[in-house]
Amino acid sequence: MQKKNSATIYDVAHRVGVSLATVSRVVNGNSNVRDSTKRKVLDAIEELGYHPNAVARGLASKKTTTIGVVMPDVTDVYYSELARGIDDVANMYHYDVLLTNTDEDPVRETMAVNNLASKQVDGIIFMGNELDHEVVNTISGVNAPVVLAGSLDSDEQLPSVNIDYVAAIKEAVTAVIKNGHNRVAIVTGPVAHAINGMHRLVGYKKALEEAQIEFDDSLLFVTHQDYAAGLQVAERILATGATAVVTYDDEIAIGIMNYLRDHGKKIPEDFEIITSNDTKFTIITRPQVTSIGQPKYDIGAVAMRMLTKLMNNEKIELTQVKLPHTLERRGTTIN
Amino acid sequence: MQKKNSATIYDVAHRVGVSLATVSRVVNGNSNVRDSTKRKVLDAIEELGYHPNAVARGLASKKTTTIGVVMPDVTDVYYSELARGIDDVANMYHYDVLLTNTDEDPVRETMAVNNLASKQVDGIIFMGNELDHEVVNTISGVNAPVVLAGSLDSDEQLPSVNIDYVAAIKEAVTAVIKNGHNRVAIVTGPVAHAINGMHRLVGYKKALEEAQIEFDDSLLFVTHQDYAAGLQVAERILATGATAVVTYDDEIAIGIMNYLRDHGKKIPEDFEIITSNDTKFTIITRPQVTSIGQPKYDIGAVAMRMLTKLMNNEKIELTQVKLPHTLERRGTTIN
DNA sequence: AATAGCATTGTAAGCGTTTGCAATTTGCTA
DNA sequence: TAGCAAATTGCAAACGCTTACAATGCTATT
Repeated sequence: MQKKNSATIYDVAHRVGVSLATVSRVVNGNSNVRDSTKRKVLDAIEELGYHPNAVARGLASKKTTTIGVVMPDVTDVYYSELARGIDDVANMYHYDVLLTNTDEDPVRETMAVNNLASKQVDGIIFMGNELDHEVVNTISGVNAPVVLAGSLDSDEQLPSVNIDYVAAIKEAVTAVIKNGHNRVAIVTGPVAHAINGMHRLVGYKKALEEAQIEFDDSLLFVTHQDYAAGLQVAERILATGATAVVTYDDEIAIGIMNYLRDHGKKIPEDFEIITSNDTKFTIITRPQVTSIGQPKYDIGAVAMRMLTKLMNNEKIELTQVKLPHTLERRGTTIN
Repeated sequence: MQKKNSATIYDVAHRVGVSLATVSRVVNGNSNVRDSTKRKVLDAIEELGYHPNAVARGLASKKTTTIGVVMPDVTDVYYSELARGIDDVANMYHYDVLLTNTDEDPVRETMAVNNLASKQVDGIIFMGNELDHEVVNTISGVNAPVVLAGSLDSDEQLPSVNIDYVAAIKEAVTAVIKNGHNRVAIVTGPVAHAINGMHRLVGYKKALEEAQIEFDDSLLFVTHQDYAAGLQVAERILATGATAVVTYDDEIAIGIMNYLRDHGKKIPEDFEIITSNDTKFTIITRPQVTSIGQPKYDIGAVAMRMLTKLMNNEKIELTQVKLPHTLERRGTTIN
């Protein structure tokens, strides 16, 4: 049980008989301080159990060594993987992370961003599909660099790290088409969101086009992302005569799979499924779920790395980073 | 795009022609300010786009309205559920959350706590099984209240919120015993950790004792918590002749289940499985996994609520909270 | 109309650091 | 040993806000 009222920089300065400035310098490993005095200061710090007050530091230096992370939901395995990547490199660069859940609510998203700004964070990583004008506006108005992770604004003007969604979805769809399916359903989030309407759906259509299959919008399903949604949409998908589906969320995919199997369908013989996030969920089920492979951890890590550069005023060569994706072929597709 | 160099309280005061104190008062919704001046101040704030600088506020008031959360891994579904509960009630009380991952490494845990202290957080929620003396020491040395969530120190001196692990495990074990098993394996984490050695294992032994079954330590398995561990330990469990298992982690349980099924065992007819965390994992598999039901979100929420009281110097009647648990009977047990 | 007493507002001293600039030392050179 | 540049240090002003305490403005009472 250490003493409660912790020592200040003044105490150690006084103890050693030097000025505040000197102590500050050694604490910051800064500039040139004679070795002998540095040692004395260090000793005093040790003895007094001095710990710099980060708040005071922040006020004086205008740097908080804290970044903000705004995300839909920590509980979502996809985003939490990104968060982990972010956190690890944040720590690597000695930043702390202020975390905010928004549930994709634009109101809460703008509130979160504003709140982080008032907390004087040095930078922000933003995750969330719904980047409407309001949100983009407040983001660009903030006096700190922001980078999007696993997210896109429609104008693609904000720095971001993603995979190439149109290519990825196109590959997935093409894969099932090659396996002989010509009625393949797709389930995404609201088409109004850029990531859906301008990327996933585009990839889907490109694959169809390349296979000379006409787009049938009855095969497009929009749901929110959870297991129950998968269970529910499955029946409707079946009704369309589709024999394969590409989903944007693993829980949905598994919901579909379980529903179909419960209704006598054999997976993958009768019906193929490909999902997008490659979370742990896809591994623990039987059969395991074929998925687009995303470097989730890396998306977070790279985004954070990019943010450090931005915070450091370094020039960024490329602000729209696309990380490589794969197609993890598993049990819900023939091959 | 708002102006970059944001207005300060001084600007507002100057604009309206009042003192800093007055502006501060209206910003803090504080004490008595004449309605007319309040309105003028509010208008000026609006026009100038003034946002209080939380850092300066923190320095002056010695309150940061920020709490620290230290947890093993955001990516872990169990803990992220707790985190969500914490975050929600934190927001409800207008606290922000500084998140730190420790991977259960005591060194990182103490570093995290110290770091949070230097950031002047108003309180800390700590999660992690390994509460060794070092960690407990630095925790109690910190100048801010700390409460454990889903975690226990061996002396149970730190405020905490949990379920009654011994009762819960005892029920689970008893359940399979009642289903006719007399060789039931148990897999936990390191027995040196209080939560395992002093709770889970005790519950297990109590169940055996009540059923007059002798404890056989070859039925005790210690693993870390992931799917691969489950896959690996399954074979060893089988070798002991056990016909049922109670695990402390859902991924392990599913690993065991998948291994056994791949090796011709019928679940639950040939082998019963009960796990402990009742995460989404237990729902999406077929069969679904029987589990102890934990109010994970609530554990986090209640812990955070408790912390607000502590930060507010309110007296706490009960510091060792045990929330009710259930037994969610699903497909990996006969009933 | 004077005054007690409350409501409202202002003053100014912190809060614990950082940091530009000035002052002092030190080490060398000649 | 004087003289000068470089290396160390100290000074003191910020940083943007909170908050005792003091000062002033009111109201109502007599």
